[in-house]
Amino acid sequence: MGVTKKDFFTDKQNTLANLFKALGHPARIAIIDYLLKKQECICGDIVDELPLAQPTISQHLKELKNAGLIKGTVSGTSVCYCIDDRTFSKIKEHFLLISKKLETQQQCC
Amino acid sequence: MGVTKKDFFTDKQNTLANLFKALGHPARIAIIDYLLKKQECICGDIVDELPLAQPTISQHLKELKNAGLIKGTVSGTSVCYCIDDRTFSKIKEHFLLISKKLETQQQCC
DNA sequence: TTTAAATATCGTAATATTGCGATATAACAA
DNA sequence: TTGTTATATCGCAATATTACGATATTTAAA
Repeated sequence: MGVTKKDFFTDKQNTLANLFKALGHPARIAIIDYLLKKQECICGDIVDELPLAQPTISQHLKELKNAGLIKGTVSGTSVCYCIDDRTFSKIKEHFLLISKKLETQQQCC
Repeated sequence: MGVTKKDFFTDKQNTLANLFKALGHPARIAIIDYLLKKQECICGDIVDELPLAQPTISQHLKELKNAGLIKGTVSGTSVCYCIDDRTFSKIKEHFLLISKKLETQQQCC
């Protein structure tokens, strides 16, 4: 069908899946990399950086923003984007917890 | 087009994107959750746990395995799956590095 | 050897994503 | 007001993902 049975899963599972889905494209990883290096950017900066058209970049930025991974504030005719550190902090905590759980397990295979 | 321009991006960016894409589905998050709780499982365990048909679960397990997030070893007529802790460790380090970078930045928006 | 089980693969339908040209929108400048 | 700049949205084509029934494969049991 191609339709995900979201209703069955917990809110936390759906939220995490949405975050990872947003990170699941190399262009969006590259945008995050750029923001980590430059601290902030406008859409045009990424258009100059990546081999993708302006509407495509705008769409990727929108997905990152919808997922809560970046924030954008209008500044004149352009929009200033930067990383939302709170979301990345939550993801970090998630993987720290997983690592802690894995420490108490031995690998089966 | 729907085709990703993978060639432009770095190997690291593509690898990370693939990992996150594999984690970008609630069923696969649920499978990881299950493995964290039970340590190991066979395909049938997940079929009993989630409201998805056996071929669908098998496909999700395959994607997690291809991404390197889980390992599977044949054991008689079934396959024993467990988390590949090395991959999760790398992801954890990735987010720890991001957090460290973000500490030295102030939020722009 | 036949049967049962567990899983994988194939084929396909429904849906989602990706990318971009064309165009809309919004703020500033001349 | 008119033009310019920066971004967003629309609409569409190409491709990818999701889900599952049917079936193949593989191993163990009877």
